[in-house]
Amino acid sequence: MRTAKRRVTIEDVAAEAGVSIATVSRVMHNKDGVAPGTYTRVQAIIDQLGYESSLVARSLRSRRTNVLGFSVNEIEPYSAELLKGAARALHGSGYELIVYAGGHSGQEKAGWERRHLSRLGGTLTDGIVLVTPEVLDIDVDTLTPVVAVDPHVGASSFPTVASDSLTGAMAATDYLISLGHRRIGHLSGRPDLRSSELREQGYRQALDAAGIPIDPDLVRVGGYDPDTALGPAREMLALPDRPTAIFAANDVSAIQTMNVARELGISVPEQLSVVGFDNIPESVLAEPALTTIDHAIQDQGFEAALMLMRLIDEPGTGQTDVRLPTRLVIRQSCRAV
Amino acid sequence: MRTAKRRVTIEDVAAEAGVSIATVSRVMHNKDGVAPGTYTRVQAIIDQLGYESSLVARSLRSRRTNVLGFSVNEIEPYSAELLKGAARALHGSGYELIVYAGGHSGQEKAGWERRHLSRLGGTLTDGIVLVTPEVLDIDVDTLTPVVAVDPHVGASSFPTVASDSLTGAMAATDYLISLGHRRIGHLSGRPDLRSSELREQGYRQALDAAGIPIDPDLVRVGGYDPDTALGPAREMLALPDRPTAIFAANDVSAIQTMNVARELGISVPEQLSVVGFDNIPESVLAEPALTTIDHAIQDQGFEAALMLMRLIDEPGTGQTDVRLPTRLVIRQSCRAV
DNA sequence: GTGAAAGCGCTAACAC
DNA sequence: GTGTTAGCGCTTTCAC
Repeated sequence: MRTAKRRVTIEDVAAEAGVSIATVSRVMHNKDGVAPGTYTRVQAIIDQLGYESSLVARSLRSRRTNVLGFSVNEIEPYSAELLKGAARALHGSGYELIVYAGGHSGQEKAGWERRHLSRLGGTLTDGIVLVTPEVLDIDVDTLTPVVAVDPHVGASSFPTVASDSLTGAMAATDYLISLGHRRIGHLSGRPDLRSSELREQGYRQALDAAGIPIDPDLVRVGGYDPDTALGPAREMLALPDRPTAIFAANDVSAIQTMNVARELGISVPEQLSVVGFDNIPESVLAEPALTTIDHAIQDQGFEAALMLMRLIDEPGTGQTDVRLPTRLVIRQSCRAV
Repeated sequence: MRTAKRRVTIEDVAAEAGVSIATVSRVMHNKDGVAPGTYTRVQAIIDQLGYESSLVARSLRSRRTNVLGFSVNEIEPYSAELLKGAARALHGSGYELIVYAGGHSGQEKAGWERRHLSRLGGTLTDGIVLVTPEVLDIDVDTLTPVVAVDPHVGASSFPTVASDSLTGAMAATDYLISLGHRRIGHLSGRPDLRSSELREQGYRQALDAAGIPIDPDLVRVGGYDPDTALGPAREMLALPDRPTAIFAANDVSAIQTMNVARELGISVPEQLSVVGFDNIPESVLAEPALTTIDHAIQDQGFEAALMLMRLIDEPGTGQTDVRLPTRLVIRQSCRAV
């Protein structure tokens, strides 16, 4: 009967059962080579003391932990969605999930991906899903299996999961064209990110294909952020010959566009059609007049977790990049004015 | 120049710099007692090799890790909301966040709280936020600081954070009464959970106070779950003298109620007012006719993280239980019929 | 100022 | 069958 304020260790169990720690370890892992009598006795003590092996100690010693790591810079709506999807994938797989969210801001922010990978890699988790839009110039060989989600920039050395930005953007623009719109604006994302580039490219290709010339006034950098999107959205809607439809590179800039429209007394969708890429349910559902390119964020998390488990089980599996299909979601139809 | 497929360890740095691992450790932690020249040289090697100390090894050796643990049974909308709130609290605090989601189902499910606590407690994290609606008969003394969120059952030995179910339920019922309703039904939660009990109690108290007798036919166990709520919701709405308003113990049963109403051709809110407790944005936003008792789930996560940090810094702080206020959210007004 | 060495709690050889 | 022991990568006395 311990009373000390320490966690109960394998040694406590061993002492109590009158065996060595090795035997306790064997019992814990159902290894054979333990006499039935001993097994029962040790198991009883384990139950009685409520002993659980320390994940930390165990993972330091042995390669396998049966834990999948999720490394995110911060927990925000996007990563939270990914996590829900990943949780679905892990259900019944025998793996547990550890999410590591480093509180990085400012200077420290740069290179958090590498930091996380170093701090977790090789121990604690059997593999890591890395959620980052940034460049990935990390030496892959030295570390655990890694799957990158949403790597907006460049070609990474890891297998990746992302949505098909190009096709999605084309679908969005095609839809607006099909409604009869001709003056279609685009509020783009961050120019340094690949996803933004692809979405703008999809927009341009769709217009080209329809034979609609592109008005440079109608393509502005929104920056993926509510604050940076506000100005460009205002400029576009204040144009003498303002667009009748806008395709925004993500949901927050789409919502910001609608706010500006409201501000200017332009009604959506009657006088302005807005389509946004991305789909954080809580932000998008709040605007029923918004048409969206559903990004299937949860599916990205699901797919990434699945891919990682495969990678752990068969390390041979080569580089795979998955681009998940997008889906156009119309809730209030918005004919051209 | 290493080429092996191992993570770079403190030993690699020491060898490269021609010092002992102790010195490297000192440099890592900005401890003094290191000659400036040595310091610079070692730091250079650290940067060059991209060395980061292993969280696992470190936490095994030393008490403090500057990591807060979040232990959840599964990542679903509710816990995801909590996490977002917690992330907000950790912002700029110097703490990082580790979420541990054990994939528990069936038999294993029982007692996962204890398992998690044992596996993480004392190592890896400096404290744990435990998210569970179940009973907490865990010996608190042996473990790390713990804050329990949403402990629906009984009095726990930990400080807890939850929303004020009683007051919220009264507000919901009062609101319906103020609309002129007299036949107000209640779809309750799981009878074994304290939150459910409190919400029903709030409902009863509000009716009592208004001098409205309680019709036993109008109080049914919904079980907090879409599947279990379906039947009771149908029964209530199929009653010859059906209620004109329903207070549901959580959002999913509220939404299920609306589905049943739709099925029976009863329009909400014109012919039936529905108020639901809880507030998972994505489920609730999808039903603009639903009035809700906003639960402030993110705030619960925020508060729990804050409380835990305080507990870590001043272990003396005694038992504190926080009940967060709720808020009535009306989006489409629903007068009594 | 720096290094050697003792563990943290555990697993996996290897002995007996 | 069971125990002994050598580490996993790190922090931290304690010598020098």
